[in-house]
Amino acid sequence: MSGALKDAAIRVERPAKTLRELALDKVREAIVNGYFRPGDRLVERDLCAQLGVSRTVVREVLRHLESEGLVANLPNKGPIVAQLDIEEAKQIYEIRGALEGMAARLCAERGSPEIVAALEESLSAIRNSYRDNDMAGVLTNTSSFYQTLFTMVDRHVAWGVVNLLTVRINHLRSMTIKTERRGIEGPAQMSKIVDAIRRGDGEGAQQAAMDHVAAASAIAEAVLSAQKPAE
Amino acid sequence: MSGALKDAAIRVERPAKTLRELALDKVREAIVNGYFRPGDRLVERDLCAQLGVSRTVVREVLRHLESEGLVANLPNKGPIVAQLDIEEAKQIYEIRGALEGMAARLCAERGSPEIVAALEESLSAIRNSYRDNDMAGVLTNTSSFYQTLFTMVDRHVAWGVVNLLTVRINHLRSMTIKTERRGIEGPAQMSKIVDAIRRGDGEGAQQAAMDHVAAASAIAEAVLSAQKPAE
DNA sequence: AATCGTATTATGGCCTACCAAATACTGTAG
DNA sequence: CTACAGTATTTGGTAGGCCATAATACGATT
Repeated sequence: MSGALKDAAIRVERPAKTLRELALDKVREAIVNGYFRPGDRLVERDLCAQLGVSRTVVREVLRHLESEGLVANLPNKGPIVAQLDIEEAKQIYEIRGALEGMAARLCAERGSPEIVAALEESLSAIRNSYRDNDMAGVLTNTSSFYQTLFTMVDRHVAWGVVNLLTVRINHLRSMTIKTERRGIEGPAQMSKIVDAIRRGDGEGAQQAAMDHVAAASAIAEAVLSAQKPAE
Repeated sequence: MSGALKDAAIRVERPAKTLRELALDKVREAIVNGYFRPGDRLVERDLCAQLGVSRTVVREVLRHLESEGLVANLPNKGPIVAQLDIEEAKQIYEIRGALEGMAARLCAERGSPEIVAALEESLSAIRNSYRDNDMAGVLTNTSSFYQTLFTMVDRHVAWGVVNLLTVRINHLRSMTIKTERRGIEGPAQMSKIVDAIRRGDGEGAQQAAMDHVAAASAIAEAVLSAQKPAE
């Protein structure tokens, strides 16, 4: 977060990731992309074996994921992959709407052409990913679209919050984007955001961003309630 | 966060807090109320001695606080108490404005008299605390005012986010409320929120909530920039 | 005396091993 | 078939040790 930015150019890029961080990423990955399913128990010693690290590391990783909301800890029973209920998911989408709306408004009010250019680049990357049926790419590029929205107006904290919340609904995201017509409507809605920003229309940008999230939320709700009874 | 709410009434309030949780609260407390100052190093083995727990527990606690943003981890140097720069504080206030504004609007749109009653109770508690010069009470009751705002419309996730962010600026909060005239203006602004909610004026409630946070932010900024050069 | 290596220390990162207590499982006696 | 005792599993927590790195102190060399 903080630090001397001017040194960044010369600083040797050391991948000095600690074992802990590597393990954290691995487990988070495993949860996010469904290798561990919601409700699965995460037995410490099993994880040790699978990751090839000690309990110390595994425990710290579990603690971290717990505070991220990705794992829940049943007292005396141990950690499980957090289930996300429909109510919580809706709230997360709502928060994203509020924050992304705020960011979009700020972008519009700044009125800088670079922002528009950067957003359009992300947007066309999304369209390409849809065309190539590259769903992982859609997710990545959608993230970078929103990251641009936040970081271009220096809202790193808000971006962090959105990011944190997003991992919890990640598998929902990957289901919503596969929905019929989402490949058309999604980019169209995002395009409206960009248009409003280009016009310098803060109110419109905010509304467009909120609409986009609301649409995603509606799809997610439909997907979730259609799938819950099946299990 | 999740869990069977209907059992909550009967469940015996077990203090079955794990040692880890106790230690976590202690250290967080210590940071929030200034026993550990920003920039202070948090040496694992020292903390073990002070808390009377093992390194495992201390490390898990540090990890947790790190993900809360209260502790920063310098590579190869270890954890320190996070410094909050003015820019970050402003962003936190801004996010609170967005979320509390959202909650206020929802409260207004719901139009339930119980909400108004609960808010007024908190508000008068705040006034009493100010009158008695009980600053800790002001903080507590202000928190519960906002908690009401969020939980009366079942926005537990958003409340969690606000709470998480708030601990990071806690000492700022305790400085802003001591400011001249804050004892008058603060409650007056919050009263406007309640009034708008009573009228069912969503837009007004949102605006009033955002104004209140904005005022706090302005004071915090003044306090911070007045204090930074002094150090 | 200034500088350049070299020990020492402090500390984090990581590991193994151990114990106690709670929980889940299992097999047997009545 | 049930009740109960015993056993395995697993978490929560402790103890202590090893290694790598960074900083500091110290000594040697020019």
